Amino acid sequence: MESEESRGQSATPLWRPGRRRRAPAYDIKREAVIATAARLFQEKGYRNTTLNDIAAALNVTKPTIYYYVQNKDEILAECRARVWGGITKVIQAASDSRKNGREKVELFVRSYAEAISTDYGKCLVMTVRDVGGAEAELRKYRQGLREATHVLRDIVAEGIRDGSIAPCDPRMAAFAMYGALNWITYWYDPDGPSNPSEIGEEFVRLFRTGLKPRLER
Amino acid sequence: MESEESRGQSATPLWRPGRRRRAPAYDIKREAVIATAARLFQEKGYRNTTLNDIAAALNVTKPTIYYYVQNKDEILAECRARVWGGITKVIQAASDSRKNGREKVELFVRSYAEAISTDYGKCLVMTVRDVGGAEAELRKYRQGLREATHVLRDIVAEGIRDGSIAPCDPRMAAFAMYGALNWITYWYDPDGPSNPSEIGEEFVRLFRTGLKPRLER
DNA sequence: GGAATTGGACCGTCCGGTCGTTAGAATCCA
DNA sequence: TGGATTCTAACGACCGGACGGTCCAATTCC
Repeated sequence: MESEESRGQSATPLWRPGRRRRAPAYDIKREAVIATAARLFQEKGYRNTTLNDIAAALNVTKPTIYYYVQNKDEILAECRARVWGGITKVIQAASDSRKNGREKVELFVRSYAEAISTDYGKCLVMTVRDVGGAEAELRKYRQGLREATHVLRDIVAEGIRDGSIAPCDPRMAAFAMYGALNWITYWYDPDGPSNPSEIGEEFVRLFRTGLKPRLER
Repeated sequence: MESEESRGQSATPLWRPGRRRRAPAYDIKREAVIATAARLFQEKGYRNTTLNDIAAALNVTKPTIYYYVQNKDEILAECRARVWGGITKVIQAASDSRKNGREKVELFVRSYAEAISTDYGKCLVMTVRDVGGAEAELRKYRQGLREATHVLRDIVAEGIRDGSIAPCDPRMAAFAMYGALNWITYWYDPDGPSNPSEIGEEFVRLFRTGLKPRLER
């Protein structure tokens, strides 16, 4: 199989390159497989969701899944990749922007809240703790989340230096905010009363001024 | 076999009942099984930890585990029960105390941080999301955590009424703080630089006054 | 008509759980 | 006191079911 493919790519193409061999619905169907799997993973966990579950939810049988995907791990990898793109953008945007530290933090909070509030986000947070998928992949995402916390910590520290944030332990502040954000995946319900942007906004307010009433005017 | 036993129980007991031979190490060993399992569950997840893993960590074989425990689910149940006691005490203490709303919140944060920072705590948080153990048990603890959030929300609302907390959305504030607390289980390392009580203290400070510098004196 | 799709049946493995057995310590009794 | 008895604690081997994954034939559709 491997040699066939590489031969096809190099000298005498067994299959003409430009010739579309798959129906246009292929990509859509593949996407449906991944989206459905993400929903189930997020509801029941990776290990507790069988390929038959996914197939049943799509009204097909297991071999059909395998027509669109190599194996179960690949499905999870796709789910994670989908949310990870959003998260790296959040990190980039927050750290590159020309703002003071506190504004960067608030941008981070707002946009992370939106990025994580999806089935893919729930899926990532869930499977990064409990094992899921290949070991190397898992480590990559664990490392990724850790780096996200570090970025948050660093922009908190920046805010302390530039005076926009009151002196505190940047590491703890980052952990607290990051935890609040990731925990959204445990309770957020798309059909519930508040949407991700409102959640982010309310979190920003809390982290900015705290619970205690301010006397200042 | 049955008739022998019933005969033995009724008229002339062939074996005196109640004559329990002592097994002093039994309880200790059972505890070791549960503690070891908790450590492994917390590291690798419930489903990803096999009974052979637990046995190997104790230098015994699988049937030995079954000498101390009915089945795998029971181990998880024991782990959860061990942390749940602490959590209910936190809830009780926080809501019953004669303090204003904000002080109650701060008590909750401090003591919850300590209660959750154990292998058992990590185990609970981990397995309450992904499935683990009997379905009914799982629902019970999910419900329990939800109630904990509600208590937190209610004492925030109380604080708003008594003026110790600035007006805000109590539900969101509760979710944020509760998330920060539960997320401790994702990153806390007993060998790390800060202990649970310091973590709780720093969280309290953040939630009380927020990041923004206060001008008031 | 041939490639794109799909399903029925099947395989191998892993894992929770069980069975029968046993070494040896503790206890009992002649 | 020493042999017979009984119980603890542990193990090796095995079972059955679930689940990821595969084969191949059937079917559908451009």
